[in-house]
Amino acid sequence: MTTSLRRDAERNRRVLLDTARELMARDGLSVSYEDIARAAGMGMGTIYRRFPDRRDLVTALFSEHVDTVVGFAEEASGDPDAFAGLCRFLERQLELEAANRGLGELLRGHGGPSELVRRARLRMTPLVAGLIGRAVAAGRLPAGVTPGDFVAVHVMVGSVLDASREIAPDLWRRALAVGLAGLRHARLPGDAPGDEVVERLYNDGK
Amino acid sequence: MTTSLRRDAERNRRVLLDTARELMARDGLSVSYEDIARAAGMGMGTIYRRFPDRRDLVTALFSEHVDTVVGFAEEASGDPDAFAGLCRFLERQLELEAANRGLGELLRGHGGPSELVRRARLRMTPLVAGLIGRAVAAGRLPAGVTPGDFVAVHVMVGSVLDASREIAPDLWRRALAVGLAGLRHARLPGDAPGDEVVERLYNDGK
DNA sequence: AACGAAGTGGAATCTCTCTTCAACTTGAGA
DNA sequence: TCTCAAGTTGAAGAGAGATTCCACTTCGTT
Repeated sequence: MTTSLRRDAERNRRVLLDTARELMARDGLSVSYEDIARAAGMGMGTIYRRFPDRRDLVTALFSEHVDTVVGFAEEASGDPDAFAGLCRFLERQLELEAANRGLGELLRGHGGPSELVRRARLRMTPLVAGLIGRAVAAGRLPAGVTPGDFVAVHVMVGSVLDASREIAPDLWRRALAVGLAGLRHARLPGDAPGDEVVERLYNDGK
Repeated sequence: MTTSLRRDAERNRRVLLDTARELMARDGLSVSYEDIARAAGMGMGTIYRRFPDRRDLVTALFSEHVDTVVGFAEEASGDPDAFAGLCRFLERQLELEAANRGLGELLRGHGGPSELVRRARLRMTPLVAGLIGRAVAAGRLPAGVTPGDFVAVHVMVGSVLDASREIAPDLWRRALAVGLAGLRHARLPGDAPGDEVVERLYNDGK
């Protein structure tokens, strides 16, 4: 097995992960390695040895959270009221993001594309599409709404969350209410965002 | 008068402004001074001598645009249909932002607070408040909507614009439709964003 | 209790952009 | 034309992270 760190190294790895988790939850994904190392009481060499690529660190830290979000989508799929499921899904996801800045950045693509998240979306998109289909059939959403529009609402609400988290940590709920009500009631102009566009929306335009 | 640059310096200043205007419209406010200087065919010293503070450059470049936006607000105020005026106001503003990335960043506070924009908002906020009041009175908006909620919608739509401008330059119109319909139909939870929060929303959380 | 592989610390280096400045050029008044 | 204040240039300095690297320490095996 590849897993056979020396006992002290394993302990350090854990401390490092715990420290990084905490810092990234509070300050976002791009905390400097130096800050993490200092907070963990180690040298920079240690963190670079263990996670030469930042993405490995992020993946190690957040894969559970991401699975949780996928779980939300699955639960939502089981909701008899599809539109309510959709709302609840976005709400729960944003609650996590509100509590964890790094997770929000990860899910909404700040800090670059992530394979972890890409795969999660691959699992969630069909679920969301199914929910939207059911909601449309039930007359709770206008025809023409696509998963891409949900992504747009997620990004929109996320931008309010990012801008107000320090000073009004619940304001995103207002934005979410606006976004969801808008989806229900808007006459959507133009073409629905295609896959490539959704990819961009979720990667901060990059 | 303070204005008495040597003729060559005056010419250079104009070239510099034109070049910077073009680059900032395309790439945003934070183009490096080096890029501007190179594109203008000058040394970096020249641009630093003329605009030691980037904000002076930005103000010189965008004050007309900002006045235009204030003009939009004034025109909107004159609209007999207050809600339509509000919609049109946001739409026109975003049209400008779509055509000019730097302007969008300026108006939505990426790249730091700007005195120019702060003053413009001081003039626009009462106009928007008046429009909202009339729209509420006309039953086109629910009571409880505040200028801060409009700011939030602006920020929300702007985030979609920023993320999709390169690949789907009209997608923001969809987001705008969602935002405006949402404002009309949402039951807004929590407290309306206060002045300090609006300031944050418009300054990218900083 | 000694050895070597694994692990660690943190100064040095790299990179990137912002900013300064001393030497050089030019415009325009005398 | 001559002079010099004003203007220009771009290399060098400063700052902030990111990343490397090697002398030194520690673990765990024999």
